[in-house]
Amino acid sequence: MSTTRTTRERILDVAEELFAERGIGETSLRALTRTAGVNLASVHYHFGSKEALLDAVIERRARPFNELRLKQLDRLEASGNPADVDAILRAFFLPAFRSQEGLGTRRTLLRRLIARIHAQPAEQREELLRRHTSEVNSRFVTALRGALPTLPGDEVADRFRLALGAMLHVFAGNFELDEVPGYPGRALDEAILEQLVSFAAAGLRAPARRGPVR
Amino acid sequence: MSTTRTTRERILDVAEELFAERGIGETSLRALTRTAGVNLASVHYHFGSKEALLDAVIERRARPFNELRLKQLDRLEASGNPADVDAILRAFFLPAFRSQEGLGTRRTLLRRLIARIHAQPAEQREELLRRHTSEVNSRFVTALRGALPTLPGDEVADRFRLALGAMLHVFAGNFELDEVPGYPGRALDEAILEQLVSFAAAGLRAPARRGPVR
DNA sequence: GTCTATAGCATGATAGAC
DNA sequence: GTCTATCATGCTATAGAC
Repeated sequence: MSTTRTTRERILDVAEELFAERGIGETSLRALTRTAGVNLASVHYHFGSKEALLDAVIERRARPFNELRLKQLDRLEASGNPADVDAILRAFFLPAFRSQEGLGTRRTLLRRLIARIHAQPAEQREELLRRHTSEVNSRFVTALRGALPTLPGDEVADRFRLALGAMLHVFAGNFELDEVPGYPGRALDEAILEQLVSFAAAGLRAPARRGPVR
Repeated sequence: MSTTRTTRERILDVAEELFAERGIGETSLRALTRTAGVNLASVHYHFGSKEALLDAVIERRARPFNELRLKQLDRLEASGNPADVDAILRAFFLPAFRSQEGLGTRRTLLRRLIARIHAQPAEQREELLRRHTSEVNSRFVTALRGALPTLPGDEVADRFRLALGAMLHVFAGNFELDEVPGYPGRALDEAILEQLVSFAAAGLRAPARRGPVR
C-alpha cells in the first residue's frame, strides 16, 4: 500500500478541509495549494477551475453517502414495517453521523461542507444539489408519503424540506458552537442524530392543516 | 413629507437588497454604490467600512422585528394559556411573515437577509447574532421551558435550535425555489408560517429521549 | 506533470481637492 | 458631504520553460 498521495488527492483532501472550515468563497486557491504543498497551477491542470474542483470534492463523498442512504432505505422497505417515519428519517440522516469505510473520521468536516454547499450562491447550488441529491431525496419523499398516507403529498414534501433545514443547521455546527445563552447544550454524534430524528419525525407526523389559517 | 432619501438611507436600502439577493461577500461596494446612485467613497464616509454597513443594515430591522416578537410573547403570557407551544413559536416566527409598519413590503428580502447572516463566516456571525438575537432567543427558550415542563431544559434549547434551522431554510428561499422533483410545493406567506409552526411545535412536543440510543 | 511568472481584473480603503 | 484618483492587495486563470 502506497502512502504517497498524488497531487490530485492532496488537493482534494485539503480542499475538503478548507472549503468546510473557512467557506468556499473564502478559500483562495493560493491558500489551498500552499496548505497542500503543491503548485498553484496544478489545480487548473488537474481540475480546470475552482468550481470544477468543488464538484470533484463533492462527487467523491456524495456517492458512498447516497449509497448508504439507499441501502438503509432498501433494508427498511424489505423489513416488516416500512411505514416507520423515524426509521426512514434515520436512514436519511445516518451517513452524516456514522462513518462508512472510506469516509474515515471526517464526519464533522463533511457535515460542514454540506451546509456550506447549501449556502452557496443560487446558480451554483441549484446545479450541484440537483446533480448530487435530487434522486435520493425523491426516493425518501416517496417513502415518507407511503408512511403518511393521510397527509397530502405536497405537505410531505414541504415538511421533508423543513426537516432538511433542521439537519443543515446541525451540519453547520450550530450544536457545538452556538449556545442559546443560559441554556448550553452538548451532545455526541449518536445523541444528536436521535434528537434530530425524533424532532423531525414528530414534525412530519403533525396533523394535516385544514388550509391557510385566518 | 419629504420624498428625498438621504445618501445614508439610499445606501442602507440598496445594501439590504443586494446583500439579501446576491449575498454579502458577493456584493461589492462598487456595485452597491452604482445601484444606489451614490459615490463609492460615501460608504466609508457614512459607515466606516463594509462590515459596519452590514451591522447598520441589520440594526435598522432587528429592533422592530424583536420588539414585535416580544410584544406577542408578552401578550401571550398575559393571556390565559401561556403554555401553548404553537402560539409561542408563532410569536417567534410571525414578524418575518406579517409586516409591521416601517418594515414595508420587504419581508421576502428580510428573510433572505437573515438566512445570509446565518451563513456568514463564523467570526462575524457569532458577533452579529449575539448582539441582535441572543436576548430574544433566551426569552423564547424560557417560555418554551415553561410550556414543556417535562422536557429537560437542555433538550428544549436544542429543539428550539432545530426549529430555528427549519425556519432559516424557509428564509433562504427554499420554498419558492427548490423543489423535490416530482413533488412541487407552493404556498403563500401565511400558509408557510402555519406549516412551520405546526412542524416545529410537533417537534418540540416529541417525547423526551431516555438517553443516547444504542 | 510541475514549475515560474504574469496577465488581467476586482476589491476595500483612503488621500485630498472642492 | 461629495467627488476623483489611486493605493495596495487580492484573486483566478494561463502561457510557456523545463
